[in-house]
Amino acid sequence: MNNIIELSRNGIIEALKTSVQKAIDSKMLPMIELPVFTVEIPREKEHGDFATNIAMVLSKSAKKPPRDVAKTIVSNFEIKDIPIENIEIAGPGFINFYLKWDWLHPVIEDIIEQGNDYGRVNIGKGKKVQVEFVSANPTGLLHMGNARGAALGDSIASILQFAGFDVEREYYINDAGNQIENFAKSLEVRYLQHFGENVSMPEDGYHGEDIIQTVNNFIAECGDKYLKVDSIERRKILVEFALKEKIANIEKSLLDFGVKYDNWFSERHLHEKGIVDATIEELKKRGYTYEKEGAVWFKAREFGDDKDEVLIRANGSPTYFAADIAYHKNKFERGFEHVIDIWGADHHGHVKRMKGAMRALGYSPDSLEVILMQLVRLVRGGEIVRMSKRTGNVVTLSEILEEVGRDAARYFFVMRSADTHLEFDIDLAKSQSNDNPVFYIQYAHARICSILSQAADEGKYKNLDKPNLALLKEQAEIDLIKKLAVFPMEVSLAAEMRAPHRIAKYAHELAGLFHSFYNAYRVIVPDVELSFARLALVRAVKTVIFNALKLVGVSAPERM
RNA sequence: GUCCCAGUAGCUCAGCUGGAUAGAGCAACGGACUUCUAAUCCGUAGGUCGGGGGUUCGAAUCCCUCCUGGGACACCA
Repeated sequence: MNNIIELSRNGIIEALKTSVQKAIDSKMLPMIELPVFTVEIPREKEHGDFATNIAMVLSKSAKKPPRDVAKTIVSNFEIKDIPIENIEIAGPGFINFYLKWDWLHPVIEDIIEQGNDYGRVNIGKGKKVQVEFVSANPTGLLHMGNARGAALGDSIASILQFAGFDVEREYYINDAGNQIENFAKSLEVRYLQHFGENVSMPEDGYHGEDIIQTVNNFIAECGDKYLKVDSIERRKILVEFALKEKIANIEKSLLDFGVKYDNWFSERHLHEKGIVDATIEELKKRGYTYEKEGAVWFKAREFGDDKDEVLIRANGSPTYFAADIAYHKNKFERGFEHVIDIWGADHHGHVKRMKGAMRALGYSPDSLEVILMQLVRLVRGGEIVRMSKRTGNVVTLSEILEEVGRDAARYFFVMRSADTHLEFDIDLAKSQSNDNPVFYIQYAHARICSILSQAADEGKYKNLDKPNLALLKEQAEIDLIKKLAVFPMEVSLAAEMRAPHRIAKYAHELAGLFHSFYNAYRVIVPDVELSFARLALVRAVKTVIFNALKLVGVSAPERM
């Protein structure tokens, strides 16, 4: 990475180590191991461009007060290739470094040069990672929880890609097992009801309106010709038709949401190819199963769970858990070095035994990472929108897209960290005002585009070669440049922490700094040199806003 | 009962792999458009970081305990 901040930071770290060594050599410090210390950009800019806690962490073993240690280190400190202007000892023993005021200015040219690649880092080193998300049952519509999962998963995948991982997005289709049987029964009931037969929906059937529509579509195609055939045959045909339609609908909703998968993986495939059976055999062979009451159990307790889990029911059919183990084993067999699952928090009980099963099969449980996300609360008119699956009263992804638009929806679903409940305020997401963070950010981008096109119209910058960035000396400009420079670090952090909300927040802050600058100074001014420098600055801001928004799946319009 | 998540400004939330005076947006209050987009900006006010103990140079952050809210504990998925 040739990022200015990283280079400078590493330079200071090395120089600090050398300084401590020199102090030890000249007996100013006792022989000691250098503990872990940090060199960070302080939150307060009054604390310099970099600050280190090295004196404080050395204090104990050096048997000297932190500020004395700091003095010793500073007196031995030497650095040549980084423009440090001042070093001071502050607070309880921090050493603060102040760099030349325009040390970050070159980042503007880096950004313009790298364009949409600016911010790309390589902490992933090409590691093969799979992100699996949404994977909702293909028996219904996508709801708010699925929507949050989609936004989070897609954004995490994008960020990991940008951070140098080799990422694949996957959707697991639960097209087998109990709930499909159940689905088939419900479809059959609706089918028969349509032709006037007096059958009623089972208590645990699918009561949603959407499957009536699906059955109507089926009837439009096939009419009543399955009225008289054997029930098993009828259900089979119905469920084939319905699954195809449902999955196509889900795929379309997700595409409308800006989410595109690399792979759709069928659970049925696992059963048909004997992968589930083979996996259970393998667990048996390894001694992690036993039989009890006619069922085959997995010894989850050996892996820290509080109870064991059934793999094959007494009736001979494998459980969802068994299929899921086979599925995850298959992921590793496909060559993924790291696997990320995004699940609703209501599945958290599943995590421990899934990891246990992976360990039982000889995989590292750390290679399977489960991100749990908390629930979504919809708020409209200051009231929580009550939803219930039983009555079919749910707000779907398509409906929310229709109502608030894709950009607002994408942004709102990732603006909070996954492990906090998300309050989704529909009125706010819809409002085209300054309260709405999405518009705030997009507006900054549009404003810049407007300035750039105006400058282009004037045409007097054509024969200028390189901007003189030293002309950018206002505090608002320096703050803006610093924010731009920090973007690659922000990407690294967001990737490591699987935290898209950090990028969302970053974009908002960057837009804020731009708006402040915009209101305080004009970009296009009579001084052509200064205009040219400011145009370079705002062009860089535009690029970074675009790149950041891209990572969270939000567009950056040129005009609004 | 066991486990997971949360509790930070009036509201919604950052900060949590320990750092300096705890932040942002909204709401409230007071200002700024003869200007490249006012969908903007500037300023003011707002806090026992759920309570209590501990660890240490230093705790919103780590440990213990208690309280509150949400969720999970099926031969469902």
